[in-house]
Amino acid sequence: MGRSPCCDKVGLKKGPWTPEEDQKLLAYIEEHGHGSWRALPAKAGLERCGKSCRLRWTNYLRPDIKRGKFSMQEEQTIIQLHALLGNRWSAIATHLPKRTDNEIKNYWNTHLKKRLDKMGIDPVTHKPKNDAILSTEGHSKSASNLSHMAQWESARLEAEARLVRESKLRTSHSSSPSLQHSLIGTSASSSSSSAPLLPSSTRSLDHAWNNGSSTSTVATRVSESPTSTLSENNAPAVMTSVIEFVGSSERAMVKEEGEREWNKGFHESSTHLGEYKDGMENSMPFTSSLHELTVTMATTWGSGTTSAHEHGHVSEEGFTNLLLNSNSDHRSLSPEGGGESNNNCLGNGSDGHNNGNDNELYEDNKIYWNNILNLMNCSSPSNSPMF
DNA sequence: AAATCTCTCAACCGCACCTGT
DNA sequence: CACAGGTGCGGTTGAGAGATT
Repeated sequence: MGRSPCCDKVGLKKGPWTPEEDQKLLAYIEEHGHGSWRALPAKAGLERCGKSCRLRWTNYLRPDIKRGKFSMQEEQTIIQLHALLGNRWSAIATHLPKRTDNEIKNYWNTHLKKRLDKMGIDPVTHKPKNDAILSTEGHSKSASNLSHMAQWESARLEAEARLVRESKLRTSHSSSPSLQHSLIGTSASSSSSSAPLLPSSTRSLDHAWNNGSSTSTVATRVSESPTSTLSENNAPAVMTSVIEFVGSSERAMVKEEGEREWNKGFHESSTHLGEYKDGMENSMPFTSSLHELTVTMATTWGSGTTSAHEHGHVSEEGFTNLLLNSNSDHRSLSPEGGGESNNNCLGNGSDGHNNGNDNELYEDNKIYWNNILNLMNCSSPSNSPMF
């Protein structure tokens, strides 16, 4: 028994919007807010279905949309977040101000995916294609650990994305009285008071973190989600650092000028990462939610809970140490130090099961995650009330 | 100059989730 | 608790623009 269509399709116009239609829609929303999308077309005098109106508004007419070419910074953001989140375009979009999920999705499909592919990086897993077998066999343990991190982080980001969406709505609510009606219609239902906004999934997540159990609601929720791209088997974020790989021109065989620029951008980004790292050490505790996340993760994973990490370093070192440890490998966080440096262990937590490749992998992963951390701290919408 | 191919991106579709009743 | 309506999300499509032959 299928759902009834969102609107009666008979007689409704489809296809490209005309300037007149845009004008009608804009005028109506500016004056009344969108309210119920389903009811909007009739009220606005449009022969469109509500869904079409919503799409036109969110992807094109909204005043806070930035159009045009993506900057290198934005490209990096997309790639790194894609590595972490998979095809969760809306979540990715929350970290790219003024870009729509549709635009990001299109840009990924038409540009970035091809570019990565061309460079020998699997755009799905974000790892070098020829490393596939290696990582599935040789690094299964570490992959499993980091995959778990990816799941948690993914869940957190998903929740944060909701927060961002809703807080954006609330912001524009207060700044744009004309949109009041619509905003009430869309967000008030989930935030009925002035208390910190905690969408259901966020609450679950919060609960999960606090419980310190990997079998929490959120973990279940995330892994069960049919749309989740971060299952144990395919979590892309666990893979070898894209940055390191991209930096290796011998392997990547980058020829095009644009790609060289791109690589340069990555390198610069890594340099900034080093600065960021230093800054962090000098100014701890920093206030980002990511930091809070890592602290929580450290508490969770380092406390000997049942978190299924009896194997590997994470449970011994904690995520915080993995990412932020400022021991002697500090220099390895600089681009030069990178993944190919001195096989110094991540720490004393080494259980002796590692070989040099493991260490390299961890270095790579550390840089990768640090870069994402950096990214999130720069672009994260904010003092998330998450934790 | 015309035909064909390739690329881009706005828009559509269907499914899943959320919320109110 | 179950159901139904509304909304959001991600995958896909197709028209138009630009590039190539």
